[in-house]
Parts: sequence; C-alpha cells; structure tokens
Amino acid sequence: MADISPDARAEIADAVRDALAEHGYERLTTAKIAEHYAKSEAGLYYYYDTKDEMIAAFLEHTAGQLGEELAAIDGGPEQQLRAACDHLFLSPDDEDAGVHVAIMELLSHAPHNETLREPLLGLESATLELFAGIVRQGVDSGVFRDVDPRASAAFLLAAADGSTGFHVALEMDVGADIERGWSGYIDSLLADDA
Amino acid sequence: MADISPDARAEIADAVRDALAEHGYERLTTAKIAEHYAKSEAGLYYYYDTKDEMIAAFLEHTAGQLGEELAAIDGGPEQQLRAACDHLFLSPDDEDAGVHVAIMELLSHAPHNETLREPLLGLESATLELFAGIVRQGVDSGVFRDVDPRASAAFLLAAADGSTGFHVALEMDVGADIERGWSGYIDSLLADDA
DNA sequence: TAAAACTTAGTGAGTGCTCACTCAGCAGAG
DNA sequence: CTCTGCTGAGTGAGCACTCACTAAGTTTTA
Repeated sequence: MADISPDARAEIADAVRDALAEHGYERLTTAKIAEHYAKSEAGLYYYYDTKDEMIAAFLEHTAGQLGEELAAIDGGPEQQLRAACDHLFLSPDDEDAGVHVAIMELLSHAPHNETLREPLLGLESATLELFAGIVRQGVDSGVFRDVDPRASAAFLLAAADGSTGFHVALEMDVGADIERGWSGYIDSLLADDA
Repeated sequence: MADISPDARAEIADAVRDALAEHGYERLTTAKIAEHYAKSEAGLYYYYDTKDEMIAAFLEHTAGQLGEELAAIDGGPEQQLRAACDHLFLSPDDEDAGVHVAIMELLSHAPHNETLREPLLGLESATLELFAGIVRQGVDSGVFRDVDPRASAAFLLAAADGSTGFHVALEMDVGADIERGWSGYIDSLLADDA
C-alpha cells in the first residue's frame, strides 16, 4: 500500500489509459482495466484500494508525460506557443483522441469526486503556468503585444479543452475552423511594429 | 410513445435538469429524476423507453431555451457578441453551473452514446451558427476586421465550453482571467480605422 | 546447512448492493 | 367496457470490492 514500485505504477497507469481510450470513463470497470493488465483484476487491488485511486494514478502519470512533452518544445515565443497549441488542439483522427475525451470526462466528474480533483487540478495548473510563461516571455521580449499573460493562457487553454468536446466527442467538422481560430488569435497577439 | 404532450415533456425535462444539477450525470439515476418529478419513477417509463431518451428530451428542451435567449439579444454586432459570450462563459457561483457541467459530462459521453450525440450536435451546431452569424454581420458592416466568421465563432465557442471545465468543475480561480481573455479577443476583432 | 517462519505478490470465486427497466393492476374519463 | 395515465413491487444484470488461499522468495533459527 505505502510504496508501489515504479514498474507496477506505470503498468497500471497504462492499463487504465488503454481501457479509458477503448471504453470511456462511464463504461470503465475494474474488469476492463484488468483486461489491459498482465495480472488479474484482484491484483489491481493489491496496489490500490479503490478504482478512483487507479484513475488518479493514471492522471499523475499523464501529467508527468505532458509536462515533459511541452517542456521539450523550443524556439522563440511565437513558435513555442504555436507548437504547444498544435499539441493540445487535436484532430478527431488523432490516436490520443480517446485519452483526451476521457480526461474531459474525468474533468466533468471533478465536482462530485474528490479523489480525481487534485490530480486534475495539478494537470491543468501546470499546463496553464507553462502557457502563461511562454506568453510572458513573448511580451517581455516585445514579440507579443502588451497582453495579460495569464488571461491569454487561460483563454487558449479553455479553447483547447473545449475543442475536444464538440470537435472530437461530437465529430463536428470544425477542426479546420478551430485551427484557424487559435492561429488567428496568436496572429493578433503579435506586436505590430512592422 | 408516439406523441407526448408538451406539458409532460417539459415536466420531465425540468426534472432531469434539476436532478442533473444536483447529482451530476455520473450519479444520475431514474429514481433521482423521479424525486424531482410530480409522478412516480415508473411514470417516467410511461413516456420514455429508456433513461437516455429522457436525457435527450432534456437536451432538446435546453437547446430550444438557449436558442431563444440568445436570439433575444439585440444591439450592434460587438454588443451582441459580448452579450452572447457573457451568457456562455459563466462564473463558478452561477446558479446554472451544475447544468453546464452536466452538459459537459454529456458531451464527453457522446462518443460512446448514440442517443445523446444527435441532440448535443444540434445544441452545439445551433449555437455555432448563431455566433458565426453575429461575426459575419460584424465583418460585413465593417465593425470587425475581415476575419473568418466560422473560425472565430468555433474558437469562441470552444473556449466557452472549455472554461466550464477548469473553471467551474475544478473551481480554479481563473474566472477573471478567462473573461479578460475573451473580452480581449473581441477587442482584437474590431476594425482599427480609428 | 537445512528446516522453519515470515513476507511479497498475487489469484479465483464469490458477495452484496445499486440500478435500469418490467409488469400486473387500478382509478377515472368517455 | 375500454382507453389513458399512472403506480408499487419486483427482477435480473452488472459491478466494486473482499477473502481465503498459494506459490515463490527471503530471513531466522538450531
């Protein structure tokens, strides 16, 4: 209970991710997690006390990965921001679509579920900080207009989260529109000292 | 089954809405819907065959209401767009917060649930059209720059949907930031023929 | 050095509870 | 007598979680 080996942690996080991508949160059962796990269903309970704890473990694992991926982006503020958006605004045929929809499901359950709230808050806060940091750098270096970094970051991140909804979940044909939308927004952030 | 009286329709839609606001979709049961309904649980099944159909009825009801509310806004394109955003981007202490989170939950279940997909698509498409119409009018009348109306509308709507997530669901303290975000975005849409 | 005692990492077969949905029947209107 | 609208009392399936047990190490003891 106290300490779980990193291997077991990662194996279970992956099993939760695969099961979530396949079935979605609503239909996620411990039996389905076990189907993607080398050991048995009861074995999951050797490491975690509840299903929610397994999901929280998946979220923490994912937050770590996303943080690494976003931190690996380099270039000037404009390039960094475009690359980061490209990463977060995904297309319906993206292979990670299932995972993103699942995280959105989890988000929507946060008001009723304490166990999930904390890791989700961590995930979103970290991403927000990262975006705000890029914008702040852009403003300081004069690449961007004098906008409020937190406001721009929060707005972009909200749009990224929301696009998962009606774009991926509903398969509405607005992928190109949304991409022009955020791209145009970044254009509008650029300082116009031509 | 075939035709349900408008009264019964509305009563059940309201019961679903109240139960959703109170318990969220995950913990929504037909018994809880019945608690907010004047008749019995079994009575719900006199009108609808499945729980999902009751929820779909609620969504259709809500889509109608939202359409009316947004259509009632008047003023110039800038005022209309600001008022519409004010309506969709809500604060955590908004009394409708529960309903918005619930719709977000429903959205995230759409990939796995055919019954819900259609009414949700209708809800989102109608709102998107409405926003795009306002922006188009603004562009045509020269109030806004020559932006792509569908792109701007889709981007704004995505941001509105997403803000429900980390703002209302997580109670992250970014309400003011997001408002400055969309307000600044509308500023950037204005034609600058000062 | 070998047997005994203990620990770690699991497993298969439940168990009890919740919940969507059903059904036989009933009151009142026409 | 029949149709509409409705109900109380189930019922069966699904699911989170438990538990008695085991096989494979590791440590202790004589």
